[in-house]
Amino acid sequence: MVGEQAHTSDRSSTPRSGLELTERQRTVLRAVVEDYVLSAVPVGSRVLVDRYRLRVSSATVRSAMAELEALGLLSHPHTSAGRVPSDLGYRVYVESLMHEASLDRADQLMIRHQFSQVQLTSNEWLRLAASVLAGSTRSAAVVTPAKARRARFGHLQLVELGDQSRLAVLVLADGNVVQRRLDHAALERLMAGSPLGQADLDEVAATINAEAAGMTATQLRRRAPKLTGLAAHVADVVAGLLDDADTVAVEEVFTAGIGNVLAQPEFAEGAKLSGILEVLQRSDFLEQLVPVLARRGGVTVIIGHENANETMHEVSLVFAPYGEPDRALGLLGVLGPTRMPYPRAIPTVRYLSTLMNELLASHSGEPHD
Amino acid sequence: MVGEQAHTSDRSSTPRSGLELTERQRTVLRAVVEDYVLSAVPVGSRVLVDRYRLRVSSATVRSAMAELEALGLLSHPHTSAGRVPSDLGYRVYVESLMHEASLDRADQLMIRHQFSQVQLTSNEWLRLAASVLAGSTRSAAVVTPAKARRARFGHLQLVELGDQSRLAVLVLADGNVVQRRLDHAALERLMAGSPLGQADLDEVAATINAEAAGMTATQLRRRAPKLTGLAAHVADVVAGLLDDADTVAVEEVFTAGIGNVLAQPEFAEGAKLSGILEVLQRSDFLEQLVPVLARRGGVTVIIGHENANETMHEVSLVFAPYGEPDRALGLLGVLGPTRMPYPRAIPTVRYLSTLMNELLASHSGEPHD
DNA sequence: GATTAGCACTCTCACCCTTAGAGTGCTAAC
DNA sequence: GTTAGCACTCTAAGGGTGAGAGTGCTAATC
Repeated sequence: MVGEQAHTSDRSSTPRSGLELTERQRTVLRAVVEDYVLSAVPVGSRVLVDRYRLRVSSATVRSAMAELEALGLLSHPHTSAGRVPSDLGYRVYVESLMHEASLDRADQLMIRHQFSQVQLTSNEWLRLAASVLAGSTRSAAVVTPAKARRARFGHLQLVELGDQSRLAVLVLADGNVVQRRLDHAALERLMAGSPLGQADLDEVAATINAEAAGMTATQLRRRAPKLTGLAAHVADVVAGLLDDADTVAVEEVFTAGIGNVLAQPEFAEGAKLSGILEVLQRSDFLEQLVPVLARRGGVTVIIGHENANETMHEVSLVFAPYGEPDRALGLLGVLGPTRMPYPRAIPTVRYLSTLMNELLASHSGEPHD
Repeated sequence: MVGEQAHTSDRSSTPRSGLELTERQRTVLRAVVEDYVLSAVPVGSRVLVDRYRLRVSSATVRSAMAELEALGLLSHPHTSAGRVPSDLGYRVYVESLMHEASLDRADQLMIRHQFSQVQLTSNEWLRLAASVLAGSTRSAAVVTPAKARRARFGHLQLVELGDQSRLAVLVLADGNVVQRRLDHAALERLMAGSPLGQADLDEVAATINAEAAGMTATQLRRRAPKLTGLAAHVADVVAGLLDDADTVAVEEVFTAGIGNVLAQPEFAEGAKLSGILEVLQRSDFLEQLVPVLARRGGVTVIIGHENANETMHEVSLVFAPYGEPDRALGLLGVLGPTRMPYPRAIPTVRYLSTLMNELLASHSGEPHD
């Protein structure tokens, strides 16, 4: 029973080679993890024997615990407290001890039902996904939109809004929509006084649509100078839009269930979480995660100190990518204390990522409904 | 010096009529509030005399404090602690004691600079506004997008994406963009087998654009049956989009700086905030606030128990609407402990609401840049 | 040889007590 | 009306204690 690749961590901290546990050690470690996840209280040998009907005495369990501690899988808050799993202990648990079932049929249906309930736009999918994840795992959920690693031109529309205001609406090849207002002064200059109507705008849009299909920002920039004045200007604006689309904007990260995590005893002192929220919201943290997850595929679990970012050393992430590497790629998962219900979180994240895949596929054209 | 209307609360809790404070009481109340806001520690008579150079003895201050307590403006955590302002005390402070300046010229410029920095889309404005508010007031900020109370048709575009997938992209009259995928099966049926190309889509879009300009969902629904099969179907979809746009979706609330609030001693036990976050994110709390704020105009301060929602009894809100009542209306403001730096928060919120007004105006056509 | 009972040991937690200090309210004097 | 003085109250912090949980070790047992 080798650890599933899909669960190995960010860092190369697969359990040290040759880490072979006896059956008893495995049983004890599993019991410690599961009890601690439920109770949040360090678990002692006596409790373990009683609660899990181990057919041995507490002394035996104690010696097994001592061995596990020597291996670095358990730790000791202080002499007379029970044992607590270490990050490595959780890691071993996740990779080879956990009974991982796929998500309950009933849960699956419930989730699917919520998604089919309403005619949702893609952003609402994301929000719903975050909310479902958070609710189902009682952790904080994070969902980023599925975006192409390199945004590609799909279809451009220029719209006259007010007298002086024109909007460029760009549908990307991956189906996302971005928009930007055109600079009035620049247009004036290019038109050299003659009025600019919707018909003119349509013509420019048609020109660019014909030229730019499927292009990236760079490609479009190279092409732009070959167009006439007005079209060239607009092409440049559009290239800027493609650029923007290439950076995962913070605004587009959907979170839910932060309250769930706040309610955990680990974060009773609210200040602890505040730094974590900062990292999650402000930095390029998630963006850096995308390629890692994409390469790995499937569900990735990052436990406590395995996380490269020090602020995240007290939390675990269970994340998966969704979408297709070469088209549109997004990210979803949950964040909670290392004392996380992995056997629940992992299948849920996995199921949601496949579900989002389906939605994405049906959204972008495969005959699938 | 009568309380500014703009600051009166949600409930009709203007300070009880005939509440006339002596000059000394006013001085003491002001000092207590300002000291407590800074220190978060109940403030005693001695400290007050020293720190604020009152030219009287602590005994005098004590008697003034006792009077203020009898009036319900101060309270007493316990016998030998100092005084703490009550919600009503803050209310009086905000309405008639506070030295409210408009925002520093320097701060104004700094904020304005951030907005002019980049070519932003409207959603990025919102995110930026939230982030600026949060940073400037060290509280949590909330910004909702400016939306018409009744969404109106602006311009429709139908785009062919994949073989089987068509997207309806609707620019609303207020400049927002919404989108929805067209149901493939329904189109098939309507076309009765003949293929449907981009040209056909453009034609349908043109028809609807000609018919539907400026319409609400209801008006469009009334018109739809008069159109031909395909156009009627699309018009119906578009009406649905307008409906959707009428409900402030949760996804569209931008928050920032939750960490700031978590760091406040009031919320040292993180669990307290979790309920508040729930309310803010999940319910129609903000939506109910919109008409209230719109009617009032300007900055509205809601302090602790003045809030109708019980969960919010330990926090204060400083909010303002932005946009125009009949066109697009949004909401922005900050949330913090009742011990909030009102003299900072109020001008900041006010300034940001006027700034967003400007941006909105320039966005939708007035020659303003 | 693995398992277990027994036991001494350690450490935390809850409790109580005590004390210092902050702050009050009252009263009498100014 | 203001102030000094003082008795009083209450909290917060420190220290001591005992109960209890849990350990690790050792010697006996299966």
